[in-house]
Amino acid sequence: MAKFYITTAITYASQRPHIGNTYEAVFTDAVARYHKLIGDDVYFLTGTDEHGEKIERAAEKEGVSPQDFVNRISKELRDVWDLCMVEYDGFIRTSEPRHKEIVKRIFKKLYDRGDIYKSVYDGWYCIPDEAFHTEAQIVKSENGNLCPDCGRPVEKLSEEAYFFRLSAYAERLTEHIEKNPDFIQPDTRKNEMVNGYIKPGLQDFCVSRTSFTWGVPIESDPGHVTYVWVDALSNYITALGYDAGGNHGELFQKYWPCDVHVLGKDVLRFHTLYWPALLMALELPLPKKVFGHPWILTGSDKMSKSLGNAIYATELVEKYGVDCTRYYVLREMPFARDGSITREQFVSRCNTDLANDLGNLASRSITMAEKYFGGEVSPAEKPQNEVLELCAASRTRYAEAMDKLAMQSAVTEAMAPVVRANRYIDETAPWILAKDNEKAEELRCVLYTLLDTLRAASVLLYPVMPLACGKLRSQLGLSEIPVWDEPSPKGYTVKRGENLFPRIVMEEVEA
RNA sequence: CGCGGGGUAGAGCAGUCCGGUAGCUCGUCGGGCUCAUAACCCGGAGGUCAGAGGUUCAAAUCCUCUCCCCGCAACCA
Repeated sequence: MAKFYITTAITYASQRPHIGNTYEAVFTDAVARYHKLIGDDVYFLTGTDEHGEKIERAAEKEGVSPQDFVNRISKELRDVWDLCMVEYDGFIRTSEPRHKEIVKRIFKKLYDRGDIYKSVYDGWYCIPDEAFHTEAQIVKSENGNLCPDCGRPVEKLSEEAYFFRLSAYAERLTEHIEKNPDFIQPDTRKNEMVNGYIKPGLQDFCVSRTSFTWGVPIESDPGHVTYVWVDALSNYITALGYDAGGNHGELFQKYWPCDVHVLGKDVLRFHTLYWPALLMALELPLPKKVFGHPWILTGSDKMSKSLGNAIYATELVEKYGVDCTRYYVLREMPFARDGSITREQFVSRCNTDLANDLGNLASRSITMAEKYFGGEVSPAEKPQNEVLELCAASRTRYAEAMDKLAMQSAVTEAMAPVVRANRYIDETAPWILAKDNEKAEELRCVLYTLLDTLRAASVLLYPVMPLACGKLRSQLGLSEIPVWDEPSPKGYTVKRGENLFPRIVMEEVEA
């Protein structure tokens, strides 16, 4: 039994999570569930990033304290995770004392070692917004330099700040990335990191701010608070009980280094350059893999609140159920390229794969088992045929895909025997066999094949759709929670229940 | 010459590394079946593989150039 530590990025607690944020959590959950299924000792961490200027200002706008504000958002997020059956083992909030205390110590340790130093941060400041912007962010126009948020003029300002000596780690980072081809996934992203950032020369990054106060204070220098990087990234170790002094908690000793960090492609840079460098400075082993997943687009547009095209998981789950929602994002999102969601695509995918293929296969197989054998299907000998061979082959390919985090391929593999089994019914025509008493054993073998295919699918699809697969397994007379090496039973005692995946009729749902 | 991804049937994609009759899903048209959630199964139609040139017996695939779309461009949560 191997240990397996997997994380999502912590979600910034400034607004309610949309389907894009939820995708990351569901994806990670499915991988974690797969590893639990194969018997690994899994720890799945997720959480909320709760500091920073944006939150400070959002709270002020609402007239509440930043703490009250993030309490609400963080709770809202956990409700969404629960709704989507995201079964995490740990949840970290960066405003928790256990986290803030260790962040202070990490900062001090890095400062004492000389990895953090004090300097001056030059930036463009928007007075009405009270916000700093970088040279690259500001909008240049005939009227001078303008704020990218509000379009008003910005002024050049300098503030004292602390920096992390990232430049000192360039060589070690390059070496690590080259020696560990799986460290950054997908590969195309790796090239981006190396060619786009390391080769041109890494610059030290700013780890403190004085322009806001909602953050972890730097004790040796009042007025300074820790800026995002050291604070947020270190969640992956503070949540396990890392202690800068070396007296680490049990979880840390057991689970670090992380096996996979799952995060959006936009923050990949921080997790493949900043985070490893911070860990090197702390003399800790690096995570084994960092996976930058693609974005979910609404049709062909970027999903955003301001465009008004954001789709929320809560709405999808309420209308179509948790299984359809999880299935859609896991089946439809490619490995490396951005995927998309529209209501039409969603309904079509769920109806075709879940209602027509899987749900209908269960329905017709179980109904026939009841009709022809009163629900008891125990052949004298376990049949061997092409369909059951495909089940075994798919299982192997599914596992290979899962190991590579190729979720779309894994789900497709899991569904392959289901598609084959529907054809098998036509080939064997059980309703004809049923008319001939001498063919009873043959019929029993056909039905056993169908039921065993459903069982095999219920195992592979369990990480994707835990609720529906549990129900399917009940109908098959099996325990709701499967194990990976589950043997095919001698026979099945089935009982038909409600349709697992009712067809979605657009008009009804919209009405 | 900033970096990267992409342009293949009405739609969405695979195939490109390791050249050899262009494939999948949805849609569409026709047929079959009746166990099933008007589901399932079989077959047909539909593509000058962005364009031009080159290498080759043979190019979606290799080389060169051109056009178009989309991300990212440094302290953005």
